Amino acid sequence: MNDLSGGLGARAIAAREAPYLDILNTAQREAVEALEGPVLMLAGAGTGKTRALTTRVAHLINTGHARPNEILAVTFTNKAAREMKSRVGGLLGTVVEGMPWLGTFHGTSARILRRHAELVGLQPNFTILDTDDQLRLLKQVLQANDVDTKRFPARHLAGIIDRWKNRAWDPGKVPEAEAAKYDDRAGKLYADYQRRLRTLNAADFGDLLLHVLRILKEHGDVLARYQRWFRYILVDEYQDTNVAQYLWLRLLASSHRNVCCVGDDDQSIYGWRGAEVGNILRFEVDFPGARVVRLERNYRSTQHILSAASAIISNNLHRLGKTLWTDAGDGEKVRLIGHFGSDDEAAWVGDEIVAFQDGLGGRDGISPDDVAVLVRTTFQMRAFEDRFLKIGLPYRVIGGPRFYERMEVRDAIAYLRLAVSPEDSLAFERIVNIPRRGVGSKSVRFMFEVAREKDISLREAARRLVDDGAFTAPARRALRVLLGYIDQWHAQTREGADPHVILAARILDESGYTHHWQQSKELEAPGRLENLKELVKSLEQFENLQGFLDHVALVTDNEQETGEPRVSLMTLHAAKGLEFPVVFLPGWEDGLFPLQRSLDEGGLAALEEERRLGYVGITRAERHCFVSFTTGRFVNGEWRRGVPSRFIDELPEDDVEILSDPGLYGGGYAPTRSSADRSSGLGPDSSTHSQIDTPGWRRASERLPVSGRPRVDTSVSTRVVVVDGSAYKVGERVFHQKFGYGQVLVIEGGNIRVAFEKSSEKTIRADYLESAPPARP
DNA sequence: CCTCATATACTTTTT
DNA sequence: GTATATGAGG
Repeated sequence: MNDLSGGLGARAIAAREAPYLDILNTAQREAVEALEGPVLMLAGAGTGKTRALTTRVAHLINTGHARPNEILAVTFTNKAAREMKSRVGGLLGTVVEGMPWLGTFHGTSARILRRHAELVGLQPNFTILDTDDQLRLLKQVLQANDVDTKRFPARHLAGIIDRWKNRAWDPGKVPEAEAAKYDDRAGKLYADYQRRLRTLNAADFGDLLLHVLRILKEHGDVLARYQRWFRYILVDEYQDTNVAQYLWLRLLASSHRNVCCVGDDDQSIYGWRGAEVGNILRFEVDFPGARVVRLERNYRSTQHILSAASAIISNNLHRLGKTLWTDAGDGEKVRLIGHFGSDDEAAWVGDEIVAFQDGLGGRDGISPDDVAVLVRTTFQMRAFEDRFLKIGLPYRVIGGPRFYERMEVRDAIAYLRLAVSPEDSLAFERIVNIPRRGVGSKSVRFMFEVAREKDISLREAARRLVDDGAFTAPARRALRVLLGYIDQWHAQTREGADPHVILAARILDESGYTHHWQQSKELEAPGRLENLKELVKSLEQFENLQGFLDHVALVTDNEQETGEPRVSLMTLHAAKGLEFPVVFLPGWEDGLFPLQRSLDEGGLAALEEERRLGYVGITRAERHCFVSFTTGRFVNGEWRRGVPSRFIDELPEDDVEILSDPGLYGGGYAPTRSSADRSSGLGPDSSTHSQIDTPGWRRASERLPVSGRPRVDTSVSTRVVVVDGSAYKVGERVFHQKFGYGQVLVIEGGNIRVAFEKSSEKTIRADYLESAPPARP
């Protein structure tokens, strides 16, 4: 079994005193000390979940129940895994040489799969495809099936396949009722795609889990080994697990049932990605006799913030229910303010942050590090970035574009991938003509055809064609050289004669890639060379190229260099698990938050998920929480009016302080308050209170003219969609600004397929359409 | 074979 | 408004 130890030597740990237990509250302590048997820890926001979880790990090790490498701990994100690692280390005092089996579902799966790849028809050096590769491959599959990628985009197919994989459905195992929801070619395309993946010796994200699942199901001996090896299993964010992950866990835990799942149904925000809240709701059925521990004491936020969050979430019907409490005192109320556009909103947030920094308005000086701006969608970030840049406020975007996504880095990685797995056709395709080798699209297409026909890799196809004397002479010569190098590099990765860092540098040199940028006159060329250097240097942290490539494929978060304090800017999703003294929640407008698009897709369930997002947002705040909305904003270069979010209606008056002039809600005049006014205007304001007392938010927002936003009834009719009180029906005549008049063909949620009279058939979002009188004969 | 211009969609969230 | 994709022209 030593092959599972991840290089960690056996280590006998004698039971010692456990001082770390003393700082836990009763519930936490119960969850930590119940080491044997199934435990479900229902941990509300800010209730010390991570503390309980990490203490439990430390306790397992410290009491000699398990060695660090015998504990399987799975998290949802890399960030969480890192956090757990460092905190367990801190608790144990001694530096435990890591926990090899603490990681994300995907990372852990990849690790297991590398050991047993052959059982599912892969070689151990299989490539993990990132989203980009996946899309390119899907596009090829679509084209090979003569599907018009305009009408059936690769993204769409990716979404379907993803959904199916989340539920652990192999091709051919997709239930008919499910398959019927989509284009009837989807099933075959899925099967083709899987076939291609196998040919390419590649796995996508979903495959990592599914392949392991299949191995565990079909090979009892392998399953038994892992069951024996992983003596204790811990799962973080259990509410986020999908069916495939659930099955994966249940198999591994089924023998000893020493499984501890931690989660909060109120923070389930990944339903759209296949997460099944049902998993957490069903835990006691799956593991009879499970001990359920509720962590309800909140250590993070003050009372007003907690009450506001609780009030919002209480509108959800489907929840286990928890009552969070705190003795941190009332604190500040949640502040609510409206603006006239995203720029105003961003300007106001910027000013507030500066005021905080300077300790104005009776506030302590607060560092930008303590402030977060949490948005619903990424496009909202732009206004804030622009503004922060303008006023010189340092910020960091969490989850923004990543190092590994830069073009030159991806190119370089493609070369490394080819060295590790020469059959990686997607990598081959990427670099076959970079730097330019005179191999143009015509040659590439030729190779593709042969590869597909013979079901071989691109590199193999290229080799045969070169041998047969195909291509132009220069292309042939260049390809021969490239193919020779690939063989050579691959051999060298296996020999391991040179350290992988040296080898990588040589690959980039011999391929001519470094030279390509050295020669380039592009403005960014020096920067790109710099990035390549950084890339090679970062290889030092890994044991070998394979390890590095897995990391690149699986680790998508970018911890920014620390340094000067910065405001954090991120989506609500990215904020889960984080906390900040000051939190801004902009863009609370119906349509944006809750997001119309998700409502269109998911109806009432989606509305509840949006509400949970709001709950997550508010509960990130420790002391100051600001909610804001605008009366309109530019979307797609078009001005759109906005109505305060229905979630604003759900905020209890007692916990909210209104900073806006009442006029904003009636859609009337513009309040022109200077930023000085605003930052000092934190006290109660009688005129605004009368506003909320009498008409109420609901009526205020109902009064507002609603234009341009489809108010789709969530009971979801597919035949009628209502916009501004006007209904569209199939067959009706409509008007579009750009395409003119047309006839409604199909209605899919907020999208309408229209046959235009002077243009082609197009799917248009309902809010771009207007009703038109029937055409006169 | 590459660059430029035009058209078109696209804005949910991510391992 | 912006990013991407495709097609025409150099």
